[in-house]
Amino acid sequence: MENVLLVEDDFNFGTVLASYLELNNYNVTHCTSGTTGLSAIKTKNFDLCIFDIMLPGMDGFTLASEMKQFKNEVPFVFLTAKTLKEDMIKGYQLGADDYITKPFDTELLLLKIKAVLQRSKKNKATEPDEFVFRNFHFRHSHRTLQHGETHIKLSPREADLLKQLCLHQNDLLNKDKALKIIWGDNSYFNARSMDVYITKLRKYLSVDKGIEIVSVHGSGYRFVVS
Amino acid sequence: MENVLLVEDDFNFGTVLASYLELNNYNVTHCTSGTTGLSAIKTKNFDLCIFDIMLPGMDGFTLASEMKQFKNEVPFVFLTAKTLKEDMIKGYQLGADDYITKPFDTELLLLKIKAVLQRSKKNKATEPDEFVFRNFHFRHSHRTLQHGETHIKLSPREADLLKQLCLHQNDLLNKDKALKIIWGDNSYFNARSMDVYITKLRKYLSVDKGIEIVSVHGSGYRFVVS
DNA sequence: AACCATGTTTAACCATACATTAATATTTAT
DNA sequence: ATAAATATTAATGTATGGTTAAACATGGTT
Repeated sequence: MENVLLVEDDFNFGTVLASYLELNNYNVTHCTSGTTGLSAIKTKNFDLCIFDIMLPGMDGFTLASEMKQFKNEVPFVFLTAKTLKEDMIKGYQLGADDYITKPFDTELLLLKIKAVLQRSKKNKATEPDEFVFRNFHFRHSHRTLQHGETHIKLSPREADLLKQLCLHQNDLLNKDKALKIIWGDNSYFNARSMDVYITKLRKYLSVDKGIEIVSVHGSGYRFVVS
Repeated sequence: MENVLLVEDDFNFGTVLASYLELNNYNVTHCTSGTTGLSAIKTKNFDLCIFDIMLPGMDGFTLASEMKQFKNEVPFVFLTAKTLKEDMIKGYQLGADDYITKPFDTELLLLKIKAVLQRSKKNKATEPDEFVFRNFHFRHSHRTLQHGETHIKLSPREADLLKQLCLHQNDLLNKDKALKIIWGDNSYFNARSMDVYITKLRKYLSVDKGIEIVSVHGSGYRFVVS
């Protein structure tokens, strides 16, 4: 069942719409403010987000662009009473998959949702869980890093960071992006935390001279496997 | 440039729309019947199809479902005067990414097209990131400059400046323009700073006599690669 | 409740990278 | 010949990263 996030401040309308979507086999999380919506996005993986635009705390546009910082691939649509062309343009420019104006036809809404989900499924490359590089064998879900006979157990953070590095093997892992994906935001202390974990990973990987976590000053790290 | 197929039987409207899309950097193939549209699909790879519904030979719905038989992944939208809800439903059920009714706003059409293309493809970066000249291999995002076995790490400013030079290879890099792009403004001190970075780059590149950063007094630099 | 194991964050200290500015030398245009 | 523009090298201050250890949090066990 698909997870749908609905951020709509009109409580009554929101619950009605949510239960209508539930009836049609979607798993709906309903938030009534931009800020709660954003934290929901940070804690759960949604297949689609539906944003109202006028919201308390953080408006829908801001919410969408915030989300894109760390969940770039999640499709989203705006569902709003704002019918101004400028707003629609802004919405699409933010990368929205649709911009639906109230009042709307519920049946059509369902179809549009389905269309967006179908499209995103078509080109969703599921992230790998296992990575093999040189003599190492890393399983993210098991949080194990195997090297020859030695089995290392990784902590959640270690595993998440190593996964991000692996996903960008020999390419740049942007520090900001990684922080947003793993920690949720790129605050100073989280950045320092990341430094600590880089050190830990470097220690684990140091047995093999053909592997290096090279720092790219000011932008991130490069996981170099020769 | 993205390839777009437009199947629209109204010749005048179709050509106007096609040239409008061309103007906006799409490569448009215009067909005026369902059957010619289908054979176009068979011979060329399109990134997006725009189908009218009422067409001679084969209507847009049939065309879409025919296409899906062998090009399931190509996104398509309907662009039609048929505003009946039943038609919209049928369109979406066929897997359309959007259903746009005439008359429509051209600016919005462009945005919708962009949204669909973005979703279906990973948007390609416009500016190149890698440059190869003579024996050098420069990657801007990695900030690495490789020459044979020697790997040089560049600072952000060095990398930005070298990129600008590469983008204007054997041509003039306007000093003012580069300053504005890299430093944000062309103040006196930034210009001095740029001098310093030119010196640094010259040092890196000095191993190869076939490369030169020639200053063009009063206007900028020429990155000469022989 | 006190204890321990594990994981994460914060703190402290140090090293390095970076951009800018300054000081000085050289080239170019007129 | 002179002023302006450009080159080169060095000095400075700041931002960022690396490492280690201590503090804090969490959850399980006795």
